Order: sequence, then structure tokens, then C-alpha cells
Amino acid sequence: MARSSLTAQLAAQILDHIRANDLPRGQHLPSQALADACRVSRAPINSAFKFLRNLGVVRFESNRGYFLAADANELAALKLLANEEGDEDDAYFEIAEDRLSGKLPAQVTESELMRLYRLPRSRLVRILSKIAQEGWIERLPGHGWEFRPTLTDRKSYEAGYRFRASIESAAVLEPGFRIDRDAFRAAREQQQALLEADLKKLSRARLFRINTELHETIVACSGNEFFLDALKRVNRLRRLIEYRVTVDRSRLNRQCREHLKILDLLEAGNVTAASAFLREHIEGANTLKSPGVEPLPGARRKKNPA
Amino acid sequence: MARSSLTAQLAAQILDHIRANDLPRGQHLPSQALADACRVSRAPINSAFKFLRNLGVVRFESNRGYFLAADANELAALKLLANEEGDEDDAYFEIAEDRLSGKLPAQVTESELMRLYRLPRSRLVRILSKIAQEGWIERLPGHGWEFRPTLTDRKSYEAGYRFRASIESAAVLEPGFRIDRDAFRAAREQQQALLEADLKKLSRARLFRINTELHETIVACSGNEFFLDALKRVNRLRRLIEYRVTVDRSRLNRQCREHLKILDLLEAGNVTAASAFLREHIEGANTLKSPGVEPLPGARRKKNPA
DNA sequence: TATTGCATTTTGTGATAACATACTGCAGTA
DNA sequence: TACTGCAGTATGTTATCACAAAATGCAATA
Repeated sequence: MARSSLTAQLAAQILDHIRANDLPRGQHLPSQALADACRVSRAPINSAFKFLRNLGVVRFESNRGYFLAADANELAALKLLANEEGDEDDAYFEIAEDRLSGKLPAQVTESELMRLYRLPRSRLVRILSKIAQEGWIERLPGHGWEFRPTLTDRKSYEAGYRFRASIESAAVLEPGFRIDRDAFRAAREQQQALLEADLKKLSRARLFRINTELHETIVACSGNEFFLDALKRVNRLRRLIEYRVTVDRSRLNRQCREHLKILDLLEAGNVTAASAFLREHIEGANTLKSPGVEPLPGARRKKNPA
Repeated sequence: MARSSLTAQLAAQILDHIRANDLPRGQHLPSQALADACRVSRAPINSAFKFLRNLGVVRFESNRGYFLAADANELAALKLLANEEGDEDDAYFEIAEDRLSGKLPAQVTESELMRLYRLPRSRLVRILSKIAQEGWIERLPGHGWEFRPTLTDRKSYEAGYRFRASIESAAVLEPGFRIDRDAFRAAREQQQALLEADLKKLSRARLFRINTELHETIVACSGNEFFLDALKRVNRLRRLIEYRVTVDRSRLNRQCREHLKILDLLEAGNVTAASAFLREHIEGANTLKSPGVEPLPGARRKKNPA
């Protein structure tokens, strides 16, 4: 189920919904209610239900609809099912990977990419637009696209850290900053769990996700969507790069403790201290990591003089 | 020439190039050199030359190519030709206008928009992607798109100001901050000219552009592309909104003087003071303006209970 | 020797049609 | 009365084709 069909997405969303509301076994699940919650019509919801029925999550009764066949707790294990890496297109990651590893030159044409990744134009264009929006590719005025150094350049990597330090420390000082108690509690539990868990066993992807989620949760409390958007944008880029960075797992323990301290400071209402500490925390993370990212050749468009 | 054909764009770029390099009358203009500079092949460059020949800017000699028919100074007046609002799609502005004025509901479908604006799907999709990237529309999981409140909400407007204040004041403190002397001189001249000009005669669009250019010039000096990108993103949104805001022209004079003071502080190497003053400057601009933006009805997807 | 001119190849766009998917309203059912 | 089931409609996706635009290589020329 790697493909990002609407059905799979919705199935995951339905599971989340069940867990979030802690629904009991046997609970009726009206299509329309779910449809409203997911902002689609009943059709794709029903399709997702069929999918979940095959998994034994829900039970079907003719003319009565779908009913929960297990309670919320029993579904915990299913979380990973369709969710890891979410709604992202596979080809997107392939392109990112190939660019980072240098397989893709700096300049490419659409048809070249269509051939390479066996994509229909529509999908490719959507992916390229997304990448352009993330800032690491650019449409040339004539034909073709050009990768920008953002992804592959060491300096950009560090610039991203400084940017994060700035906006995150500013975000907690926003006048509209209000702590989201539930989110904070969840974040705290997650960090605690991390401290106790075997850090060596967690995948990089998971570690990264937990880390960024914490930071984004904090910035979301600012009530200023511009800060949150900006942070999410940097993090989307980082997600691609951090895979190639050697994770210093010995630092993770300290990182968790710092995260908890930030939550403490914020909950104590000490936003000034939290702001300063956030900055330190982020800048510290940068200087200690050593990205294995080298500048890429970046082939010129025209023939090079030999 | 409202359409953004590559030819027109390149013609404008060629004029810029001539002016920037202060080329003398009679100068030979090799196609390939221009093509390289503009990152396209000779074909569209030649097409742009043909266009410029009709305007009398260049002269043509068989088998020898194009030659400049006037010197750089004489071209000053031509600047406005294809340049005002640049490479933007007209339909983009229509959609923005209709959304801001409430003609477009919160939820729309692609074909609805195709009909309304007589656009082929490809162009519409490109526009919508751009808008999505700017953050004021969002793809629904099923069919259709939903406008986000970013554009129409008063609180978002103010959040944007605070965000700008944060990133701009942080940007000048970046370790890589280096003043771009040429850009600073140009900016200074422009502000001076503004002080002396009849402020009532300048169009809003022009005032806005000059203002944002100054701020973006400063942030560009930070050498950190994340700050610049973030600023540009907010400004793209602001551009759409500020058209509906009553410009307080009595404030423009003070604004110019503040701009000059910021440049002074930076050139004196006093980045700390510049940073603080930038923040004041931006936040001051916000509290004094009164946007005529009201929250829009934002029609629900499903039937509302009466 | 650098540049143009031109023919050829490649790329991207718009239009159209076939198909899959999503939406909606209403009759039927618990 | 609230929901499902289903049929009809609308929407979006993919494939394909013809055409326009851009890129490229090479002969001709200053």
C-alpha cells in the first residue's frame, strides 16, 4: 500500500479518528460523519471502509453500515500501516535521493524525468511544482528545470539551522502564544518514552519525525501561521537531507532532556527563558552534526571546455 | 503585450542587460552570449531581437547579427514596456481579486474555475499550484479546492507584520551579513527620489514594489536564503492585500526617512541598532494602517442548517 | 575563428476522448 | 428519523495527437 491513493489515506485517517475519540467496540461509524470530518464525500469513505473490513477493523451489516470490530486500544499496532511518510509520492523521494546522490545532473528536462521515473506528465508536473515550492528546483525560462544548490550545499544546511533558531525563538514570544495542553502532554510522554526506549533501535525517519513534531507543536502554539509555515518548509527540506547525515545517537539523550526543559519553561510561563534556550538548543544541534553532504558537480548546460 | 510570452520577457531582460552594462550605440549583440545570460537557447533570443528591432532598439545586418541602435541612456524610457507586474499570469490576479471581493466562495472545483476564467486545465493547475504554494488555497483530498482564510482574515494580516518584523530584524544579525554596496546605493537613490517626488502621483503598485524591494534588498545581504525566501513569500501575499488597504500617504514621507536611516545604520556597521529599528519600523507600519479587509462568508461545503 | 543561418530534433502545450474516481440526491430500509 | 444503497452526474486523470516553441549541430559567412 505504498501508493498514496485516497482510499489508503482515508483508512489511516479513520483509524486516527477512532483512536482520538477512543471509540468502543461495536460503535456505529456513519459514512457521512466520517466524510465530513475528512472533507470528502461518502464514496471514498466507503471505499476505505471496505479496505478496513479486509483488515478486520470494521464489520459490515447490510443496510446498516459499518461498525467498529475492535476497540481503540487494539488498533494501536496498526498505526504504521499506511502512515509512515504519509501522503507523499514515492517518485518524489526517488528524485530527491537521486539528486542528493548525484545521479541527477543540475539541469534536466521534463521528458527525461518522465522516462526515468515512468511518470505521466501530470504527476511529474505536480511533483516538480512541489519541489519548486520547496525551493530546490527552478523552472528555466525555456525548456527544462534546474536544481538549485539548496539541497546539496553545506552552507545552506547551516543557514537552515540559523533560520530555525530565529523563527522558533521568536515564535514563543508572539503575543498570541497559548500553550496547547493536550499537545504538550502528548509531546512530553513521547520524549519520556524516547528517554527510556532503546535509542539505537529507532529508525532515523522516526527520530526525525518525533523531533520535528515537537518543534512544530511549540511553534503552532504561537497562533501565527506564518511562523509555522516557515518552519514546516525548512523541515521538509531537512527531512530529505537528514537521511544522509550521520546521526549522533549519543546526543539524543541530551536532546530529549533539552526538549523536556523547553516544555517546562513554557508551561511555567517563562517564555523569555524558553526563547533563549530554544535558540541554544537548535544552534547546538547544528554544530555537533557533521553532514555528509558534499557539493555536487552540477553539470553545466552547455558543453564544458575540456 | 500583457501576456507573459517568453519573447517579451527576454526582450525586457535584454534591455536590462544593455542598461546594466552601459553598452554603447553600435555594440554587437551576439545571440549566444545573450542566450547564456538568460539561460535559454538562441532561438527565443532571436525572436526577442526581432521584437526589439520593430521598436528601433536594435539594428539588423545580414549574416552579422544584431547591433545596438541607441545607447543605454536612451533606453531608460522603455523600462516600463513589458515589465510592470512581470511574468505573472493575468488570471492569477483575477482570481485573487475575486476571492478578496467575495465573488469566489471558499470551496471551488477546477472545472468551475476553468469555465469562469476560460483557462485550459494546464494553465489553471499551474496557477492553483502557485496559489497553494503561497498558502491561500488548499487542495481538498477528494475533488476541488478550498481557499484558506490567510488572505481574508484580519488576524492573518497582522500576523504577517509580526513575522516580517521577526525575520527581518534577525536577518541583519546573520553572521554572513554583507552589505551589497551597489544595491544599497540604488535603494538610497530611489528613496531620495521618492522623498522629492509627488507622492500622490505614484501608483499603489509602484509604491508597494519600491517598499518591498528595499526590505528584500536588505534581507538578501544576510546571505541566508531562508530568510529571503520567507520574506518573499509574505510579500507575495501582502501584494494582493495591500491593494485593498487605504494607503496613508501622509506616512510615506516618514517611511522613506526611516528607510534611509536603516540604510545608514547598516552602512555604519551598527547592525544591532539597525535590527531594533527595523522591528520598530515594521511594527509601526502595521498599527497605523487600517486594512479594509473583512472576513468573508466562507460558504460551507454541505448545506447549512437554516 | 567566432558568429550567423538554417535544417533537424527535441520538448512542451492545448485539445480531445476514454476511463476511473468522487459527489449528490432520493428512494428504500432499519 | 437517520442512515444506507444506488443511480446519475460531475470531476479529475491518463493517454494520445497535432502543433508551436525551443534546442542543437553544422555549413556558410564575415
